[in-house]
Amino acid sequence: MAKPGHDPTARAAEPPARPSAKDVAQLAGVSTATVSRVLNTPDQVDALTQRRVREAIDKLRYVPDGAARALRSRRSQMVGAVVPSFDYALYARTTSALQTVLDAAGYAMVLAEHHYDLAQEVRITGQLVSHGVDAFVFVGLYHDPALFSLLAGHAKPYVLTWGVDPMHRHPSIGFDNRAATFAMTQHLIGLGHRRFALLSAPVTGNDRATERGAGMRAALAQAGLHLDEADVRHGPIDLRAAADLTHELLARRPRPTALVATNDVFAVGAMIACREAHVRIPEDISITGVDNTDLGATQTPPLTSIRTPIVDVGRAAGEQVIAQLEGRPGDPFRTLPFEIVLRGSTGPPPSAA
Amino acid sequence: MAKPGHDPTARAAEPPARPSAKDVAQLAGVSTATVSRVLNTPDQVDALTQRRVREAIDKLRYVPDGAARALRSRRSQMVGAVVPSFDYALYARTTSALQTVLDAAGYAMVLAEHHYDLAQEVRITGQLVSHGVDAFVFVGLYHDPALFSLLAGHAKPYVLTWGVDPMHRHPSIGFDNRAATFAMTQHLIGLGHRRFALLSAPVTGNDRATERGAGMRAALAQAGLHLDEADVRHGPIDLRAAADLTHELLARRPRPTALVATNDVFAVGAMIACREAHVRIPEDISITGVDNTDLGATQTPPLTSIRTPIVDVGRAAGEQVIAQLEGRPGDPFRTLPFEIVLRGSTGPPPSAA
DNA sequence: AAGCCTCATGTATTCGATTACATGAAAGTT
DNA sequence: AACTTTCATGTAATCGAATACATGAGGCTT
Repeated sequence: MAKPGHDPTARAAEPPARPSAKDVAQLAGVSTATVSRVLNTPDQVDALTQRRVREAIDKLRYVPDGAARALRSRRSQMVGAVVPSFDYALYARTTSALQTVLDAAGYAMVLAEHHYDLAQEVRITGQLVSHGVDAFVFVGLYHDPALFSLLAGHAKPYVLTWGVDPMHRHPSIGFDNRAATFAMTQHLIGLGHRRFALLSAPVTGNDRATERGAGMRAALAQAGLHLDEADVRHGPIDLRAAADLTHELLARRPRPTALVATNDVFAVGAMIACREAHVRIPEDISITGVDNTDLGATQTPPLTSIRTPIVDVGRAAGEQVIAQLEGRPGDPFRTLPFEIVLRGSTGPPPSAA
Repeated sequence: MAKPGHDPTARAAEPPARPSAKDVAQLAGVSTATVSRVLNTPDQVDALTQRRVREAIDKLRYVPDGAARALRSRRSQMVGAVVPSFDYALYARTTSALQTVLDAAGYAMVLAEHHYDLAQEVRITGQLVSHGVDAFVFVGLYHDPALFSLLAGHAKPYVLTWGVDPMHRHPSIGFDNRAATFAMTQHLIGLGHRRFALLSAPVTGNDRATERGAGMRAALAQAGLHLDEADVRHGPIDLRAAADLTHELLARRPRPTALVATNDVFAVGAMIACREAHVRIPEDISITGVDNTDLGATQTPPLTSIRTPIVDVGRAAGEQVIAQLEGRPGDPFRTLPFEIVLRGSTGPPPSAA
């Protein structure tokens, strides 16, 4: 009868040993099934029994074993957030909002970065799947097809964020990246600018950058203007890299009078280059960003940018993914509003040479 | 013989159904035990058998079930990172480095914020424990005693970061927060400053803020100077809040000529206030930060700050926690170096009135 | 050549909670 | 009063992989 590890004479020496549902059941004088029901479907249990069980739970400081629960019930109460990078503070803020929503609903958030590598994204997602993650939140609309087949193969719900799938094939919550730079470029055209430059992240696999570039080009086209590819630079999201690329753009003749950056980091990198080259902002050149970060807002002059609804995106994504997990409908396609924030980095172009 | 769900006639209609070790075993003509051994202790398996099994794994695209593995082996291969907040970009960078190390070693990172609330920290950690997380990384040295008893009760390894426990009671990897502001303050004293002000995060439960404040006071005391409590302000890590508090400090008479902020966000908030109040930096007042963020480095004038080894801290913490999990020794107490970065926001005080 | 060890592998139990099914008591129906 | 629901609870199978133990083949010792 004395199984190894359950030898009663050794009991005193045993470490506190995490209590199991069996211990709780014993103390409360019920079966483990009832303990489980108290935790998961309380209305199926008599109020009095319920109290006895809860007291036993408190007394033993019982916490159900997540692995056992996950194994049997086929759900782990974990949601994976897969983002390109934390280095860009904005993803961190979306993620933060997401985590708050998930936590409140009893889900844990598992986080991973893929460093803008869509193959890596698939690999990491696979890892999370094998860890039992129930559902996913991704950034952006562009992904490796293998990602979607992986998700479908394991029947994992997911939401894409920071953009809305125009075809409505994938649940997605975000804003219109193209419209944002479109509006910004229109504003610059309205100020009188005709010579534009574009500073952007690499567009391959990055729909945000792609759409933001496209929005600018569309606004220019509408005004009968053309963007020369020689006035476009792509680079990593990094201040120094952006500054170096900007020096190349500043060397163009005639010099662009408006520089549209696809996010605030590029825009501030451009401002650094202008300071280095003694090009005045906004007298000589106007600079605009996207995402309205503190980084941009505190520059001298402060950066004109676009307030993107990143916190709301995170919150809505969390709600959506929970709705899917719990079988509620929810609204899988939401386009949230953005807003241009005009500040000192933009103005009319230098009066014609 | 035909168990429900295994009815052979229904097989064709079944969804792809995630393959289990049993399927792999069958295909490779071995037992599930051998499949498990191929994955976990390959040297116990004949090379030829191993190849057969690996081929079956690839063919079926078998991925072991994390929950089952966790249940049986008592380890989930998940590490929890519990940070105060993502809004302060620096924690995100440490976390990013941590995640990279963990990922490379096959661990997943589960992330949670506690918003500077140590009771919340305990609660969240408990949630992660119940999700089966194997080990933890925390930020800071100050924690609720309940946190440590929780960790001890479940025998979970952990590392504290962003500071080193002077008593060596808890594994910790970081740098000397007190020495950082000590050195910075000495520098300001050397420039001739005598009237100081301090802008800090609330110190309760925050050892980084506490130590950074203490370092400044120690340097002043050594120089025979005293910091009046009326020249100290505490507030949330937020640019606007810091600016508002700075206005109060700027109204003091005689006005402080040096403002030490316990991090770059406070320092930049102070710069904003100075701009609003037309107080010149550094002619009228010198301002210093800590953590050397892009935010500070790109201000006009650029912020003097301290480059803290946050990325190395994340990496080292990851290595340490993995070492503990895998029973290797590692070095549980590491103090990494910081470095003062002098920039334009500091200078001699205005010549005596 | 008998005996022993090592290596590769299979058999069967186990981890802890969930849940389909069974049971019995109480309440409602006609 | 016999019959059917409903409700509260217990019994026992189950999820998928890890692993203690058992087994048998081949090699080595003397």
